[in-house]
Amino acid sequence: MSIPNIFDDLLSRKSLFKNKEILRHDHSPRRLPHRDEEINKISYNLVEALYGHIPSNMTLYGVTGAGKTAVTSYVCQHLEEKGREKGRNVETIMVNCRQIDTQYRVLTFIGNSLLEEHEDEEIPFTGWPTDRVMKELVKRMDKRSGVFIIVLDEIDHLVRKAGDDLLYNLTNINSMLKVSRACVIGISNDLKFTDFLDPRVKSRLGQLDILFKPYDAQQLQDILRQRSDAALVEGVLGAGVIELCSALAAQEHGDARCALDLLRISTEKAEFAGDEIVLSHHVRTAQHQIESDQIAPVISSLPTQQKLVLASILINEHTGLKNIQTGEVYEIYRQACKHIRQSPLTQRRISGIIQNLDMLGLITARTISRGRYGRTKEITSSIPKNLEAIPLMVESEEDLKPIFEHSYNHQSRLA
DNA sequence: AATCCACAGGAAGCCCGGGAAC
DNA sequence: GTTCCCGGGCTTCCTGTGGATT
Repeated sequence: MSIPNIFDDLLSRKSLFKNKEILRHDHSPRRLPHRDEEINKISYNLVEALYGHIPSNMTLYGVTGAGKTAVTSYVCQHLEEKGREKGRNVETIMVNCRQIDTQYRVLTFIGNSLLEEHEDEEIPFTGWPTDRVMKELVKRMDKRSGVFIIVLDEIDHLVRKAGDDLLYNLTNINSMLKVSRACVIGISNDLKFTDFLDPRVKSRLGQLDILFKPYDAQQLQDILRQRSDAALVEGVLGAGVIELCSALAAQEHGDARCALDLLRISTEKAEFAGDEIVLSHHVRTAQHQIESDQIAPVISSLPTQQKLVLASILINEHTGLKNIQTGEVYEIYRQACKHIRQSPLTQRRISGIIQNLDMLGLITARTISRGRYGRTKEITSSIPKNLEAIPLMVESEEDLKPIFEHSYNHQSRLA
């Protein structure tokens, strides 16, 4: 008698998905509901590229999951297609400035995506002076001759971190190009990021602003329906599941990405449990999982010092303190360092780390003034309670273990 | 109205590791 | 090898500040 293969059972189960890819938020569908106006505005401007003219630079604003990236890549795809048809070389280069987040790296990325094999050498990730990378970039663009659409996604992130030199250079690139043309599209989650910009850059980049309004619950439902029709087996969605996913995502400032993830993971949950219909309790479980799945890797990949600071905040909260001040965090942090025989960093640095943890969404830090008692930050952890943050940190960094043993056994000393 | 707290957060510069060019 | 460049993490030094208290 043969032993059954462990996959037999899984394979014989009926899947609830027809095509799971369609429910991923990075999948680009053939139609984008409720974004006609934005698509029209962008394509009206970009059509210039097909005549060989320079389209205006654009900035697209809107909250995460409002469809900015999806719309842009959708329009650009169509544009490139039409370009090929008409024998005009139109190329789009999309850069995610959250991953590629310095001037040098963005320029290198663009340069290397224009690489002609066996002809050009790859620009190294470090070593060259920036202006040389810039010159090389211009050279390659001219060699390929055409109109280049440079899309800088999450540009606010880059500007906040690295300043506006890159934008200055890129929005000025047409004066260096001889035969080619280029246009810059900035995508920002932050409405006010242009405040940080040099006025010249501001006026050149902001020739055309487009605001993406968040989707409302009704629109999210349409999106989910459209996608689930193609992605899921008919009839597997229980009553009210789409409505629930949309409502939850609409609470999260109308994030379509969030709605799609929610629906996909709910279905996975149902499938895993062997249920044939997705019900609202699957959605609830999925919601919890999404929360911790997003946060857990962020915590465990934190550098040691940042873990220490986060740990200090958590220890403080564990002892019942809320709205901790920077100074208090620093004090606990110093004790923790002493305990594991590390030399502590300065308070200035910790202030920066707190800022960073806030940006990562692990804590919320609001600057408040307590009058006579100074100006400081009120810090609260925003890690969901069901997520065990401390084991996560210890797991990825054994050295930290003593701190928690120490503090959890001797709370009174720290309080 | 002046003071003053407890920091925020900018600027400059150091040191390091990575690499290129000469 | 030496000298250049980039970027990250960090320190030092600094100026700025909202509002309770004097």
